[in-house]
Amino acid sequence: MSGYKTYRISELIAGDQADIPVKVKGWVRNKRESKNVIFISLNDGSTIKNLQVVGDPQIFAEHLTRLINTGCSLAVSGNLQASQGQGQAVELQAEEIELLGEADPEMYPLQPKKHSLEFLREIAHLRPRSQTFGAVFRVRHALIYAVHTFFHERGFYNIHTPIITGSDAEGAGEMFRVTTLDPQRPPLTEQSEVDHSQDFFGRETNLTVSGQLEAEVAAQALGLVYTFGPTFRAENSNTSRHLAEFWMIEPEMAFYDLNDNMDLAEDFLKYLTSYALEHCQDDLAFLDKRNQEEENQKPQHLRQEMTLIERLQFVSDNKFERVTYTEAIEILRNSKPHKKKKFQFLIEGWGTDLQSEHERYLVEKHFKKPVILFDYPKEIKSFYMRMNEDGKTVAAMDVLFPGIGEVIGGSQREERLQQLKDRMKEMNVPEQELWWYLELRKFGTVPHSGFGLGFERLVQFVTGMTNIRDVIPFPRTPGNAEF
RNA sequence: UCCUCCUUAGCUCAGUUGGUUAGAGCGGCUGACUGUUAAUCAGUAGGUCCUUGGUUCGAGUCCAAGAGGAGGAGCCA
Repeated sequence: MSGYKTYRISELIAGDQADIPVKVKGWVRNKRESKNVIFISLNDGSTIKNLQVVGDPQIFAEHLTRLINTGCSLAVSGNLQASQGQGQAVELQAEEIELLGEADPEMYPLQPKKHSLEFLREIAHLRPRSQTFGAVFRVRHALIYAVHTFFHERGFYNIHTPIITGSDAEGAGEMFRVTTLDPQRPPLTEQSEVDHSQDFFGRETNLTVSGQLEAEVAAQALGLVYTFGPTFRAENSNTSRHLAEFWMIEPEMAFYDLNDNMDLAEDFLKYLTSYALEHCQDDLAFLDKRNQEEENQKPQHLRQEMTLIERLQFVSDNKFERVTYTEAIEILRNSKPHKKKKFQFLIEGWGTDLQSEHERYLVEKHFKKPVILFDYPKEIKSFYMRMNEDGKTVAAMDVLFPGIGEVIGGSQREERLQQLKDRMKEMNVPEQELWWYLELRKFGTVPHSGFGLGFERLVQFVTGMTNIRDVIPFPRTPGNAEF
């Protein structure tokens, strides 16, 4: 049993080591069998590539080889050698095979055939074993690592903001209640309302919809900070771009104005895409091929002009287009689909929010590159965004990507106490709940900026997966929390 | 939440104007095969036609309600 050193498959398939005794452990993807030779494709999750295990049926008991089926787990020891066949540099000549766990082929759903993403969603506990989801989750990990690396290299500090929050004044969407009160018989006040003073925290609490306000606190002490944590929205959104539980990255920078903010956002997205291009080549090559096959199913006019890898290179190599909201409205008014009345929603004039189709036109047809829109009308943006000199617009910005739309939303924050109070009054945000947020403007206030990036949307863009439920291991959507 | 479409074998789907015993491909199983690459060849099993109710001599097919899924919209990240 000794003499075999254990390796992960990623360490072996390059082919720079051969004629050494090795032991590998993994799951069988496929078995091909003839009278004199058995081939097993073994995968251990370390790479999308499989290690080819070659076995001589004479030296293994038939009851063992019968149990080696798609999905079972094995430990295989033997000699790693140059492959006699095409398609791989090295293969493992098996000397010992240990069956760790069987997988009955009559029952195991993940058989070697094409499966739809919808079907794989129904077996979320097994789908990471498929090629597609293995690739997606490895890329997801690489991007997580790249996020931390990017900020660390630039002197940012990671801040853990609370997941349970006391304020519900942010207006970022419906919230999930957090309570330990008996749902059948909660304590009531004299006005027969639920008495939250008897709740665990002595007040009403919710799951966070954003760590921004807490990140602002940290930025005004540590200078440059970022959060990267789970975020919850109880909206009844049923789209390929929304989750009830998702991960958000929110940098917050003291002494940054809106231009500094846009520069950082652009650098960040370029860094992340080029990091993936450099470090996830095998997985991206697979996803690129998958994506092209998917595109070929579509009618010609709906197909993407660029392949996945071309799109990633395009983002990392080209400067994003920056236009004000006001300029964008002008472009849309002069556009062909507007003049020919092809838009489903008319451009109603300055002051209304842009519809998805308008954003898509700007990104995919007009500029044909990522677009940063900035200086939005104050009416359609949040209370904490800094009022511009014109009194009509705020220093907000959105980064729009082809295919997925808004990937980043950010702003320069209102650092002037009186202006902030005025805005809160206008938008009916209760001052007393955010007293601590206002105190930041009372004591040593500074200009500062930040943005939020929906991590899953980024993973969608980088992997080319069209449904957000396929880029997070356990998606939470309305009516679905099975796994 | 709104609009549109879908639900038939383990999976992906076909199923004609409502008419006898519901089909294919993939996957599984059995066998063959001297090196395969989601192998190849031959054979074979496998069905609550989403659920409930209705129309009809007769419903996978038509109608209604419900459940589940997908795409789009709104909300946003």
